[in-house]
Amino acid sequence: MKVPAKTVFYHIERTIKTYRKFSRQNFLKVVDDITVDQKLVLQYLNDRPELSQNEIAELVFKDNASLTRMIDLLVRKGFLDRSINPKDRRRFHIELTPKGKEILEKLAPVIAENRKRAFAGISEEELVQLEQTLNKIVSNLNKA
Amino acid sequence: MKVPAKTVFYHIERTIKTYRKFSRQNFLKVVDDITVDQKLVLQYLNDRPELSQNEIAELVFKDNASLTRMIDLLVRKGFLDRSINPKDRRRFHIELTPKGKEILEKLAPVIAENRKRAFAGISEEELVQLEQTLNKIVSNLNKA
DNA sequence: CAAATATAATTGATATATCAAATAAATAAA
DNA sequence: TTTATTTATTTGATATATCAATTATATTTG
Repeated sequence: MKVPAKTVFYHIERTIKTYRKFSRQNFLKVVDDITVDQKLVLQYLNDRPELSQNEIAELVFKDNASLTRMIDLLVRKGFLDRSINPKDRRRFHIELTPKGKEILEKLAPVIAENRKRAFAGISEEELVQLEQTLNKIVSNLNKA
Repeated sequence: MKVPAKTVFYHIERTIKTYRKFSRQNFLKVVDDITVDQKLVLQYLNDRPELSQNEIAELVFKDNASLTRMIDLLVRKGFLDRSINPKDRRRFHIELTPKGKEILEKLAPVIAENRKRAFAGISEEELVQLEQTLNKIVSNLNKA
């Protein structure tokens, strides 16, 4: 029997790209001027304001440099406020503006609906299995 | 029981990013000056030279605009030749240079090894299951 | 404490992502 | 066959990805 191994990453890539496009379109029905990744960064900053930019970057699988620029933009757009952190002047204190919090509220039901749509007809066991297989792959790759 | 649904895309994203980084590093041991995506485009152009840029773009989940720029760069780097296609002057005839073919040959064993590493200890059934679940998600999302 | 080292974030350069608009050539319709 | 429409690709603008180098502040060492 043939192993479909050569195309597994193709399927993973396709899934993530399809979901991004789907999310983006649904976001646009409710708000404009925000991307899926920007929303994710806002969400982390909202839920865990103690995180440094580097820590957030790691959580969203981005480079520090990218995070710096995303945060710049989110500040320019009025979603975030950035001020000096007196405890450690290398870091910043970053928090959501009311506009930032508002957009998260507007998007919350959209995200929930997106996930519901994505996983319709897929059992919990199947999702757990998916996650476990992905974790195996990641841990294989991290075994230097 | 808790559904881990809220983090499934996190895991998918993490897997693809981890694999990209892993591949990039292994590519660099053998060749330089080529990225994972550039290699993928070269591979398609090599295997199916009749494909248009738009068709390739779709296969690699990229925008036409991105493909144009990637191909420009691959031509500049000497991996591709681009000439006018007399059958349809809107399209181009694109083919690999000897240098382009050579780099694919050098990378072939690296790709094979990457996949072997990624899927070590994962059964065929499990990979088939992974693919099926991902396909369900994609088809859910495409159901307008 | 002063010097060396480490950490957090930024900047620069180049490539890619995304969307909209523009070209150019091919095909269909009047 | 002229006009309208479609198709293939490119270009422009802005944002993000990646890597290397830099800046500023903290921490560790001698």
